[in-house]
This record gives sequence, C-alpha cells and structure tokens, in this order.
Amino acid sequence: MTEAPGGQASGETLLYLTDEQLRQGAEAMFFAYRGFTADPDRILAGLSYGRAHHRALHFIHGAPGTTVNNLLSILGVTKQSLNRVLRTLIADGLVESRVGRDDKRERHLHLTEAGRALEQELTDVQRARMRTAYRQAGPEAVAGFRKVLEAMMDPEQRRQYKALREGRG
Amino acid sequence: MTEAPGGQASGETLLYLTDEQLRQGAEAMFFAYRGFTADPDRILAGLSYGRAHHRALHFIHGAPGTTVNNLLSILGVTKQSLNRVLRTLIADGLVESRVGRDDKRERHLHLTEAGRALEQELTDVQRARMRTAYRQAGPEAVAGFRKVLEAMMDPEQRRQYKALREGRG
DNA sequence: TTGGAGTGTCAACAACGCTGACTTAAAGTG
DNA sequence: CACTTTAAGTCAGCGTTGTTGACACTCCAA
Repeated sequence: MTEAPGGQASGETLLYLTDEQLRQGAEAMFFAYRGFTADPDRILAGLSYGRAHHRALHFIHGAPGTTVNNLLSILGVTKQSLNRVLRTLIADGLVESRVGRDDKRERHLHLTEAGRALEQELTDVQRARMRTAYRQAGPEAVAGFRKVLEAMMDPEQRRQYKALREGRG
Repeated sequence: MTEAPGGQASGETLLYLTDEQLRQGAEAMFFAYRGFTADPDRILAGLSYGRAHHRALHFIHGAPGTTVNNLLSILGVTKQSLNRVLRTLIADGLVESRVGRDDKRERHLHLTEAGRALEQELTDVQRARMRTAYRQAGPEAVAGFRKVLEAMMDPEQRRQYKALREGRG
C-alpha cells in the first residue's frame, strides 16, 4: 500500500490506490470467501442442504423469534426463495414456526433442539477457521478487517449488520 | 465459543475470541461480500452473464495467455462449468482461445478488445467501492483486512493468490 | 503403438436466485 | 361494516452456476 507522498490531510486519510492494489483486494475477497464457506459447505453437502439453509439457521439462531419478513430483509432474497428453504427446515424439524401472539399474521421462527445442533455444528467449523485466522493476523488486523468490511457494505446492509449487533448487545 | 482465560504466549498473539465476536465476523463477511459483488452483478444482469463470467474475465485479464487448466485451478470449478462460461464468452467475441505454440493441446486465453472493455467496466464499479471502503477505513485497516483475508484462505487458495501477485510483480 | 494428459462436449441434475400470479388470514382504516 | 394493506405461503416457470458421468479427439511421450 503506497502512501501519498505529501498531500493534504483533510480528516480522511489520503491513499493512492493503484489498480494492482485494488485487484489484489478483490482477489483476496474471492479466495477468502471461498475459504470462509468451505467447511460448512462440506457438512451441508451430505445433507442435501446448501448455504441458504446455513444462513437461515444462523440468523434464526442469532435472533430467535424473528419473523419471516425480518429474515427476508436480512438475507436480501425473495420470499419464494426463503420459503423453499424454510419449508424444508420446518419439515425436517430443525425450525419451528409459531403464529404471532399479538399479530397472528406473523410467524415467529425458532430453532428446535435438532436445529440448534446443526447450527452449532456448522458454525463451529466456520468459527474454527475464523479463530485461527484472527489469531494469525492479530488484534489490530482484526479491527482493520472489520472496519474495511463494514465500509464495503451497502448502506442498507450496514444498517442490518449494526442492528443485529446491537440486538445482541 | 468462550476462550480460556490465561494461556501461554507462544509467538502467536493471544486473543480472547467470544462467540459473539466470531459471529459478528461471519456476518460482516456475508454482508460485505454481498456489497462487493453488487455493482458488477447489476451490469451483468443486463447481459445474461453472471458472476462466473466476471471471474473468468478478471483472471484472464490478470494473466493473459493462461491455459484453461490453470484457470480451472484458480477458479476451483469443474471444467464443464468453466467451459460453459468460456464458450459463451468466446462465441460473443470477448475471449480469444489460441492453440498453444509448444503444446498444441493447450488453449491460451486472451481478452479481445470487447472483452477488455467489459472487464474494465465491471471491475471499475467494483474497484470504486473498494477504493471508497479503503479510504474510509484507512491504511492500517486495509493492511489488517488483507492479513485476515489471507489467513482465512485454504492453503491451496493462498498459494494461488500469492502466485498471482508475484506473477504480476 | 499404446497410454495418458489436456481439452471439449453432451446429458442430467441440484441449489438457489429471480418474476409473476394467486390465496388465505389478519390487521388497519375510512 | 366495507375496503385496503400487510404477512405469509404457494405454484409454475426460468436462469446461472455448480455438480457427475460418459465419451471423443488431439497430441505427447514412453
């Protein structure tokens, strides 16, 4: 990362970003995301499930009782797409759909015991990789990692991300 | 995943990584990767192309004359999958496939003028986002970002990643 | 000349996005 | 109460992109 030789500090750091540096960043994202999903993918492959199932389990675990609509906006897919996934998860007894108490149109989603077990298994292998990566890179690197990722999100995605964080405090 | 409090420092930095921190990291990866691909995806949608086409164009651009086999190992897909993409790109005149001079079994891949133009268009919007993110996060954050991403790759992917970097020096 | 590597192609399938159209039920509103 | 809106579910169909398996062709090398 070459720095600006001279140049005015105006609150924001000035960076001369060459084509090559940005290209490397893009490739790093590509390869790293592959690594990031590789371990859960291996487990899911044997269950006729896919990444979409993992994501659903992950976010239901993280926000128990969430509604379908809320999950839709987090995942950013169509309800038809999500419904296909939820249907199989409910049929297989991993997710429970409870009719809303106040608003009976809503369905509140919860993991069953079996759902929790699979979620745990999936995210365990994923977290093992992240833990190793975090340790290798060190705490400052992790802070930077999170900072760049957050800056890379769409504003709406960033809002979702922060809301989830705060919701778990 | 709560960490052991205490523990020996053995050259590696010690980090207390809570379940929540790792969960946030995973979510950050998910949301950021969505942002990362959003802009090129919008352009590709209108061309009946997808991400796979973008990736092929990207890596052919970065390593002109690469063979199909080499591209396969970089992208980590089957030859049937890659072939489908390459066939359309060649048919549409974006990629040129030249029979190897020394080994005539090999096909060396190059972008045509039109291919270069589309690759430029796609990566321009992607790089614009990365540039903004990099500037917002600052140079130390970027260094950490790259460090963590690299640590997150599979060893083979990391090898590929570094080889590409060195190949362009 | 035979075997193997590199490449290309066909067929079939699965996961998971999408759109569009439609239903049911409940809630909100005039 | 009648009407509209909202939440959810469903059906049908399509596109991209990954997968296997099978097979053919070219060319190099033992």
